[in-house]
Amino acid sequence: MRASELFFPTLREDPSEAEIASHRLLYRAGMIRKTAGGVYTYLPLGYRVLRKIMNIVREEMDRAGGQELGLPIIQPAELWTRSGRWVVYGDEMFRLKDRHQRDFCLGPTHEEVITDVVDHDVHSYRDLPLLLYQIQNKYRDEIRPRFGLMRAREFIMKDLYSFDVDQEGMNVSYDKMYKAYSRVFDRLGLAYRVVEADSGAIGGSVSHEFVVLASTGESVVVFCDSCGYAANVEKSACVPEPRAEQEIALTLQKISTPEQKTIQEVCRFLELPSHRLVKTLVYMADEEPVAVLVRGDREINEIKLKNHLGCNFIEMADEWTVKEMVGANFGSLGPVGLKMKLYADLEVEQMTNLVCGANEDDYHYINVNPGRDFQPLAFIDIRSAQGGDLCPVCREGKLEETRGIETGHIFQLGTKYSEAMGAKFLDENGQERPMVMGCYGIGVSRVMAAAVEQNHDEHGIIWPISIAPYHVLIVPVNVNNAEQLDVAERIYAMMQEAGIEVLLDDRNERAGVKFKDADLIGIPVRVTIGSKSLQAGQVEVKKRWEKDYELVEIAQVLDTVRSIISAFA
RNA sequence: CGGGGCGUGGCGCAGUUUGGUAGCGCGUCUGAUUUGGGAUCAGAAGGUCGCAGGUUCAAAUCCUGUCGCCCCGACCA
Repeated sequence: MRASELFFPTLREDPSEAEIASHRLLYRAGMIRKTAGGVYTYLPLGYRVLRKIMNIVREEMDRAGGQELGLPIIQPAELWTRSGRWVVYGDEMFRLKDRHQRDFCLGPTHEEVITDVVDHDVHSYRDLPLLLYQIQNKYRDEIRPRFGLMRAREFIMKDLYSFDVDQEGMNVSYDKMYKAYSRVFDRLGLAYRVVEADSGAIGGSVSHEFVVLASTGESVVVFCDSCGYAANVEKSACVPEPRAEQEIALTLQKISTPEQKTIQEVCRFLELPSHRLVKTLVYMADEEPVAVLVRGDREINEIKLKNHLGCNFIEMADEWTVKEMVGANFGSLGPVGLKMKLYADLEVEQMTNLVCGANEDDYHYINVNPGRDFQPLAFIDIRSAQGGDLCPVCREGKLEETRGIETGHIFQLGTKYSEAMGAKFLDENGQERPMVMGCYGIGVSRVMAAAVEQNHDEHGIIWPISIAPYHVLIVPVNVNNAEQLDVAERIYAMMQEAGIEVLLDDRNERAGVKFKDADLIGIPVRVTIGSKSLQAGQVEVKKRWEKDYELVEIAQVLDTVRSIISAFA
C-alpha cells in the first residue's frame, strides 16, 4: 500500500475529548473517528488491526473445535422474555419497534439467540458437545460510555457458547477455551494475567477473566508471588493475618472528636493509624437496612456483601436516611449500641481497642472490643483484597496488586439458559435433560484499545507485530530525489513479492512530517532511505520500540526485516 | 440519574463578564522557494457562532427551552 493513496487522516493535536492514551492515539493516528457518543467508525488502518485480532481469535477458536456462525443483531423481544432478561437488562438494552409495533432489541449479547437456535435443531446427546461462536457488533446503551473504544455502546465482540451433556463435559469445554484464550493472548503479544473472577449477573459458578495489564486499566487484580493464585479484587477471598500478641482490653471510652468525619481526619486527630479504626457503612439490602464493618484501611466489597446476604439488590443508604435511623451522620457511625442488622469483616474480630463512631455527631468511642461492646450477626469476608494481603490460597505469599483491562471473560453457565429457553436433549437412556452451557467472550475492539494502552510512548502507538496494521513502513526521506525514490520502490516491490505487509510513504512531505506520522501510527519496522547512508549503499532499519536504528546493505534489507518479523510472529 | 464543564470554519482555541456586523494557530487549495524530525513567503477558499424561541434599534454575547458532547459519581460481559 502507498501512503499517498491510503486514507489515514492523522491529527497534529489531541482531540479535546480524548482522555486516555488509546483514545487519543487511535484518534490522532487516523484509525478511528467518533460517529456518536460511544459509537465509532473504524478507518482503514484501524480496521486492519481489528481484522488481525479477529483472525487470531478465529484461528484459535477453530483450532479448539469452535464453529463460526452469524447471529442476528436485531433480536425479537420474545426470546428475551423467555429468559427473563427483557426486564432484567433494563435501560442498558437498545430497544426498538418495527412498523407493527413489535418489540426488538439490538443484541447486547447472544445467549438467548444461540440457545434458541440450538433448542430448535439439537435434540440428541449424539450432537453434543457443540462449540459455536460469532464475531460481531454488540450493543449496550452504557450509562456512561467513555475512554473511546474501551467502553463503547457499539463494540465488536467474539462470543463462543458451549453446549454439553453434563457438568463434566462442560468442564472439558471450559478447559479447552481456557487454553485457547491463553493462546490468543499469547499471540496478540500482550502482557496479561488470567484471574479468577466473579461471574456477576450472567450467572454460573466458575469464571476467569483475561486481563491485559495496563496502569490505566479499570480492573484491579491481585496475584500471589509464591503460589501463582490470581484473582480480581472483587473475587479474591480475604483471610485475616494470624493474630499478633493480644493487647489487654481497655475500658470503653467516649471522646469528643469535633468535626472529625473521615477516617483520615479521625486518624490525624487521634494520631492513630487507620487500621486501628473501624468503618461503619449502612446499606439498604432489598429495602432492609444493614450495617457492615470493615477495618479503616479496607474497602467494602459490595459483590461479596450481596452474595452473603443473598439479596437481589443493595445500595448505600443515603445520609439523610441514616440520620433518621441512627441519629448521626456518616462520619460518626459505629456498632456500639446500634439497633440494626450488623455484619463485620473477618478482620474486625481480631481487633482490640479499636476506634469507631459513637452514633452521635462529633463523638467517637475508643477501646472498643468486639464481643464485649458489640456483637455482629456474623464475621464474614466482605472486604476487597488489596496488595500486601496474605494469599488466601497458600497462606504464605503476599498478594501483589496491579491494574489491567478486562478483555476476555469465560463463564461456566450451567443450565440457567438452557432451562429457561428449553434447550434440552435426550440422553442415551431416553431421558430429557437440559444442556450444560458455557460462554466465552473476547472484546475485540477493546483488545485494540488495550493493546495501545499497554504499548505506546509519547510519540505514538507501538503495535505488537501480530496485530500491527502493516509490518514495515518504507520512508524515502525525499521523494524528489530520484535515487532515494527508486531504491524505496525497489525495496517496496521486493517486500511485496516476499509477502511482507508493507506500507510505502511515497508522499511528497518533509521528512519531519513522515517521521512524526510513522511514530504515531506505530508500524513496528521502519526502513528509511536517506541520502547519507544511501551513498554507502545502505538504508536504515529501525524498530519502533527501540531508539536507535541499524544500517543495512540494500541487498540485506529483506533478510533483516524478515528476521525481525519472524522473531515476534 | 445526581454534580461540574463545554458546543464559535476540518482540528485546537480566543471573543461572552461590559450586546455594536467574528478572530488566532494548525489543516486545506494555488504559486514560488525548500526537503533527515510537524518548512518559508505570497495569495485563496471555508463559519446560519449546536438548535428553537424571546428581550433589544442591534445578540456568539442577555433570558427561556431544547439537543449534543466531555469529566466526576452511582452502574457495568
